[in-house]
Amino acid sequence: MFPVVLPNRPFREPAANARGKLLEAAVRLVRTQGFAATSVDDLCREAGVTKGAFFHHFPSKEALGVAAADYWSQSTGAFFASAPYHLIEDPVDRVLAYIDLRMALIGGPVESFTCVAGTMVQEAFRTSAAIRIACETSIMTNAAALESDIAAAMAQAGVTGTTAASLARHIQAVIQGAFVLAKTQENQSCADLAREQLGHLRRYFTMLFNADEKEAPR
Amino acid sequence: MFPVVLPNRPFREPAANARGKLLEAAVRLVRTQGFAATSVDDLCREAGVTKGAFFHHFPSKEALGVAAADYWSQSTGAFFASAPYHLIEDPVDRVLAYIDLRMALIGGPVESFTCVAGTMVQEAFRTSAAIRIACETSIMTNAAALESDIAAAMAQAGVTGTTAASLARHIQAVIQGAFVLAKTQENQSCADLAREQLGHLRRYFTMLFNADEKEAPR
DNA sequence: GGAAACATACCAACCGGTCGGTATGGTGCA
DNA sequence: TGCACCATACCGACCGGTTGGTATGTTTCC
Repeated sequence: MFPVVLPNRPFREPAANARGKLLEAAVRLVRTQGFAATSVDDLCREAGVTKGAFFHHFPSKEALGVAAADYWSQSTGAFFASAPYHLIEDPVDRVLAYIDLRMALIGGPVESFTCVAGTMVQEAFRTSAAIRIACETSIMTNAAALESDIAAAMAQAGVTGTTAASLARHIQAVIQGAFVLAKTQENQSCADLAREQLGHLRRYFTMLFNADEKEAPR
Repeated sequence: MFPVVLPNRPFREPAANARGKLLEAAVRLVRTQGFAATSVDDLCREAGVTKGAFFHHFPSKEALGVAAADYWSQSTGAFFASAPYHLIEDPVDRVLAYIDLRMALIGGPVESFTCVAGTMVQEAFRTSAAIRIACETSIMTNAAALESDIAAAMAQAGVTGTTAASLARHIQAVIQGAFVLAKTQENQSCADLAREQLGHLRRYFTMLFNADEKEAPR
């Protein structure tokens, strides 16, 4: 149905300059260790650059965190914006296809499919307002991109009692929760547990959007 | 319906000895700063004990993390086990009442209602297997405590296509995801956003358990 | 040549953890 | 009763290494 999307395969081109290498290193290290446990030296080593390069491009470690969240937001946003599921005509199917796509992206080691923003905001929400806001923007922008499809699906199915924005946020919440639960597992089970959660999300949406069909012929 | 459960009010007695004080300090600091960003000195200052006391009771910071997860698991487990919602006869209502209770516990600053295990596992899943397992136990034990109620509700409503264990895990996933999203918000909105997610979870369960009534008279 | 893009060397503060020592209270025995 | 003995609880100075960050080159490219 879709071109195969390999999980764990980064969909970003290798960065040439130090700034890009540091952002890529930040994505990898934050995903595996978290932000606080990742030192500037770690980042430089992983990126293959020196500390001078780091502080040339970023005034502080916190600024790197903000930039990493923005970088993450932009690259994932572009990926989902260009995903072919948008071509599906029926809005309900389109929303479900988004969930299926998120499910297909889950695989391999847990740090290969988890979310940088979700990981970072857990640690930094109180210590760094800048990072918190950058993560908020990342997650909420991701949610907002789904609103129009969800609104169309709701209108078609006659769903009431909630809003498209709220449902879009819930998708993000379930995804983030799936990642947290996945991190409690040993290697092999991570992806299964995460996919299970998206399965329930899919079922919720299926029931919501089919409520019309089930209740109409009474 | 229930005796009022004040959110943000710890339901644990103040600890007398250094060990207990350190565990309480760990709960507070890990919730607000995360595990890695919390130093041993921070913990000692917050607990009002010295470093000597710390390493008398815990062989390492990692061991404190494990103990904190166990402590968290035990105290929350006891709280939910003794909650009066268990008295409700109808199993479907009982499951929904658990969700309502979780919803009622959300309020005040975000670090007063979030989960220690969920926060800690995000940072430590790769760096410390011991902490990862302690957090897994905490979350999965919490989930397992719901299984019998959910199984009874499923049997009564004739729900198929999933298992009680899977649904119990999903409750935990949505709660964890709600916490992550809440942390992206400024003070006032945190609780609202978290409650919104539990609202969707409640709707999912309501639809699941009423599926019987809707589909039977065809 | 001059600014941007890096590299090297270095710093003070802080990190987790160690260590010698003390205060206290229980136990066994004369 | 009283005292030697000892385990537990706790103290705070201290250690080597690491931290985020800086100051000062050197190279690269327009």
